[in-house]
Amino acid sequence: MTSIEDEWLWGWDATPGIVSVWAENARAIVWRRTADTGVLVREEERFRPWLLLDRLDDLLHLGAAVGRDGDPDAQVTHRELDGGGALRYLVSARNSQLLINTVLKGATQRLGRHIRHVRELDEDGILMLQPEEQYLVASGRCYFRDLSFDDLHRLQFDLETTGLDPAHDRIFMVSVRGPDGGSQVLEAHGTDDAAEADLIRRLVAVIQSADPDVIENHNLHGFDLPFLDRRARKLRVPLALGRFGPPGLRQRGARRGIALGDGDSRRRVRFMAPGRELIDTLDAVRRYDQTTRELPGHGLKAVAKYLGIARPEREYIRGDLIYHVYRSDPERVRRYATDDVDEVAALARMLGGPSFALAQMAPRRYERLADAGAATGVIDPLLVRAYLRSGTALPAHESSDGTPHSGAALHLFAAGVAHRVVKADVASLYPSLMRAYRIGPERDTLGALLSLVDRWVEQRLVAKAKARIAAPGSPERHSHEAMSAAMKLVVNSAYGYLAAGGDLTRFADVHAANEVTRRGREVLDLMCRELAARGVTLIEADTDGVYFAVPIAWTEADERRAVAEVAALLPPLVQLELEGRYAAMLSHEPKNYALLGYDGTLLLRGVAFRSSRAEPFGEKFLRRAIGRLLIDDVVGVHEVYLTTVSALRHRDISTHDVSSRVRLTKTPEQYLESRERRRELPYEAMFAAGRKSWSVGDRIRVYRNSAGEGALVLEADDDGESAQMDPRNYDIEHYIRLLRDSFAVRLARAFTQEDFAAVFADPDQPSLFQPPISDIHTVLTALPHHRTAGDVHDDPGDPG
DNA sequence: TCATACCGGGG
DNA sequence: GTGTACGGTATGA
Repeated sequence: MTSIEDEWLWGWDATPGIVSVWAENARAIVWRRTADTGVLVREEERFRPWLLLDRLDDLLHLGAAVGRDGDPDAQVTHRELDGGGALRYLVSARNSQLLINTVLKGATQRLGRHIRHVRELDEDGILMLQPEEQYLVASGRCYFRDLSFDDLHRLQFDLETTGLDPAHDRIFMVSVRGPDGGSQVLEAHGTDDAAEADLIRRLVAVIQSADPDVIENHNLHGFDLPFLDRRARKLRVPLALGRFGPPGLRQRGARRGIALGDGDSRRRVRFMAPGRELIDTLDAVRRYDQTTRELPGHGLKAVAKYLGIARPEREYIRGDLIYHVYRSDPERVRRYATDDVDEVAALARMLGGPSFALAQMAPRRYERLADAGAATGVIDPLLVRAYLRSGTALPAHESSDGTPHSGAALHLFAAGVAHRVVKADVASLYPSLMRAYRIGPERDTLGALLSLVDRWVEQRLVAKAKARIAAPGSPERHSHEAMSAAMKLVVNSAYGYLAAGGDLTRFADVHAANEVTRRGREVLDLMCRELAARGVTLIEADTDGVYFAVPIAWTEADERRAVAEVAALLPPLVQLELEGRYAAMLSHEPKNYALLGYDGTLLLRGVAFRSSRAEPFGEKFLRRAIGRLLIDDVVGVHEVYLTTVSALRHRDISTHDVSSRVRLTKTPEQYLESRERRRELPYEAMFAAGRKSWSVGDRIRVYRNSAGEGALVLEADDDGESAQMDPRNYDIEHYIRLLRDSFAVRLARAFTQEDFAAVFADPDQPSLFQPPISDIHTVLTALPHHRTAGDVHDDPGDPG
């Protein structure tokens, strides 16, 4: 009762419980866990290594040892696939050594130069997957069938080190959380090589004894594994973290891996431990934030806090102080390290679902799917499996014919303050257009991508429905939500797959991608026209959504009716929804606006309104002023301005609030070299504070003091004992100028030029000709030729 | 000033 | 034997 499309989606082999696969030559080692008993079994499977070629020429030198599939005398066999794709020959052999050597030898003869490696061959003429993927594609198996996330045996470990550089710094502590949820802290008994080596040995023993399927940490691949690998090599400790083979971590090339060795080689790698899956929660966080874009940062502490999984009494220690604190208060560092692994475990469960679910579909290892980009990392392997299952030849990669890729529409119709604002948008516009108009890659003769997108959309609805029925917090709920999120991920990546530049994806098709965006612009324009025809004032339209203001007499029902009417005019499958209602909006520039909700919440969007380096007093001013502005309290705006100026004058604002957070990007040596030519505030501030050494990347807070010199703000936990330094000796006039020229100008669109000048006039030089502030009202200005991303320039002229 | 190069994270 | 996120900031012409 399974169709071929089902097989494209899930594979076809029902073997349950696979938690890891390792393949070499013609042998795949498969670790499986039984859901109800938790028992782990290890199985050895034989499989026939295979690859795809565009020609058989390179096999002919074998003579009688090569033949069609089924030829009893042949060591290397081949089968011709259907269709016109370039990769028409499915070639296989008893073991991969024979297979590869045959091809390399043939290519060497054909090309007249020595070919040592498959990667030296024209990539359009061959497709050879990693051994595990060959096995999974050929067998139709996938990870985790009939398993839920909580069935996995997961272990988290976190290194505490004396610094970030494994060439000099040491591991002095490791916190470990086992599959049973219990945690322990391992410590070095001493500060020498022997003590650190002993610590690493104990860590390895703990991991071997816990025997987890999955090892997790935050930035595991970017910090802990490379650090551990380096220290273990240096100290000659065998790092036997896997379930198979000799000790030592294996490497795989990975774009987002680390650059190994001190050479400038481009090669970046990630580590592997055969039999276990090494999962970095940082990848899950990035994947999550890619769609939500709501996280304040991607660090463990920030994310855990934001997602509500940090204990209230959780221990925090600034990174560069950890070893320092350890020497005086080791117990505090033990708590800190334990909190880290607990948070990682919770975070992995909370955000790791999509990767877990992807591994139930795609023929790749779980750890690969966890760090893969969705287009090349997930969709491509699914398409390869679909074509092979159908016995159809795959097309070669095709580089673009030079057609430029055209993007989405972005219109700014009006700037200033609008009231009664509605946001209407289309969920998943691009995949909906692909489905509605059957826009797929031209070379996809099977129509596999569109078929998959259709099925993903269906399966997502199924998963969502099942998740709703399941008990909150239950493994079932987690599984269904994970599946739904995974489906959303692949659906939303289908367009990116088409549009992938270069020849990244096998079926990339700029023409199809451009057709999607063209339809998208058409839909957006239609939405705008039809909404405007119903009497609304358009403000901003971007890709798949529109902000508009409705007439004063409209009720919420009128708003919904207008959106519904327009929705009915859109193409099938394109669903327009009322996404949000707001009391008011300050439209500043494309993608830069403020929204005031009917519940009073103020939302600021875009660089103009939120930037990590902005001085806190300026941000606070902006929030307060915009809050008044959006209820048309211009007098209030004026007062906020005057209050802020006065607070600066009286030094009522703290030093911290006028300071700016910056990253040091030069070493002390580099700065000293350029210092004579150009003095830079942050470094001068470091020197002035008597700090002569720092590391590139360190973040500090600096401000300008009344002598016009850079000065440092010491933050509370720089030093356990002393309170925050707050001398309030900042350069008042400088910060008043900054207030007006950098912050107040962001309200300029809300006023006429004269009114803006009046509201933000220098309080010390009142003009006789100013209109009374109470007569001033905000404005919304229609932009005649609405401005798009390409032709946005500056704010209106300097008020003053 | 504008374009491009780089970063995010970890102790 | 991998992959083109994306939006901000730092830098160099």
